[in-house]
Amino acid sequence: MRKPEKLEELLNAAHNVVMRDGVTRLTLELVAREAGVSKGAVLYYFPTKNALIGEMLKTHLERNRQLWMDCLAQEPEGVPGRVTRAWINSVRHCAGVKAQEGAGMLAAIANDPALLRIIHERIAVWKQELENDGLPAERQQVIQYAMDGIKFSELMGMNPPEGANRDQLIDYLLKLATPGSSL
Amino acid sequence: MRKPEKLEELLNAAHNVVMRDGVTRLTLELVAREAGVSKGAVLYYFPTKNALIGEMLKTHLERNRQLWMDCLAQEPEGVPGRVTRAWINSVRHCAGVKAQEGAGMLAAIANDPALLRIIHERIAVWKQELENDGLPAERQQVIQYAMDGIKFSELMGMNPPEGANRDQLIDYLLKLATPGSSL
DNA sequence: TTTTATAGACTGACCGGACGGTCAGGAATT
DNA sequence: AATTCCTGACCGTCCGGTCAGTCTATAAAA
Repeated sequence: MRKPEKLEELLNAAHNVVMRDGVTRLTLELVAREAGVSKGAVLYYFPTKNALIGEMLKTHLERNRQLWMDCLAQEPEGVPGRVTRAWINSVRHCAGVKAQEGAGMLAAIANDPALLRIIHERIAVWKQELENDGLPAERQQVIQYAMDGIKFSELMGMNPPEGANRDQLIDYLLKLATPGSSL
Repeated sequence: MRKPEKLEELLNAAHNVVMRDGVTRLTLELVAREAGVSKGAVLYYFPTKNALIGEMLKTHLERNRQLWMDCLAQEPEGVPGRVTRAWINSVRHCAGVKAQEGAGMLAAIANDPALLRIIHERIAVWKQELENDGLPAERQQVIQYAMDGIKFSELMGMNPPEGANRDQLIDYLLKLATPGSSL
């Protein structure tokens, strides 16, 4: 794999295909056409379709992580639950991008369950970080799975919270992630 | 479609295939082999693969609904949040069956996004019922999405809560769905 | 400066297998 | 005899992947 820019271009094209045509339509042919190259070119950069999807997945996870860390930097130190609050905030900012975000993940699940392991391991680490955040375990869990619920429902377009409703919910979760708050 | 029993047998076989081999391996050929018949037989009962998946989906949703209603019957009347508590309990009882439950749904998503609409509409009704349950809106939402988080994570095997942890979490959510409780 | 060599980037034709679906007809049941 | 249930061979298509070879650009040689 030689040209990083072209590589990104192809990744982007693949992304667009999934978003516009759905996971099932993610074919090398379509990715190629979307990028304005031949199918061979795609295979030149990615030895296999799975490699493409794996890379989509990787960049997706990295972008997520980055956003999270950016939000973490904004959280005042020393207050328990800052990692969790950063996490919540990072999800809030994805509101517009939400569906986009999950392209790689969906593709991975649909195409090769083996790729799921990558997600699995990565997420396990994240959850660990969330758990060692100084919040009461039970509350921590509720917040965590509520966030999962939001993300998953958005990922598959299954009755996700929208607009003001979404904001309200996230505000509430944020409050729950702040010591001294009660329901 | 004539023989209801055979029909169920095929549905069951399809189910097994998804569970054992993954969504991507759900082919008419494999379903047929699993059921000990020819591919033609499957097509005899289901005019198309999508029809099969649609039926899987339908039975899945119906079973879910039934379980929910059973749990609802156990909830004492008059206490706000009973629909929600019944919902939580119904999910608790799926613990062993959890992964199984979602076969149809996964297949639907992976194969034909159009089928997603069926799920979408059905779930919208359910959510409506949960919202008119006499619980404070904010708390109701948190519970709802936390439950979604649990179900989705189990559906895709992505770090779901397990064992005692799962029980604890569900107990806690149950408490949250009971008026007069606080965090 | 012109020519030749070489490696990288990419194309387009092609292959093979998988899979959804069709169909003519056979076996079993009524 | 007729209807229902089912088989097995077959078809067309889609799609991942291969491959021979082309085009471009840069560098080395003349």
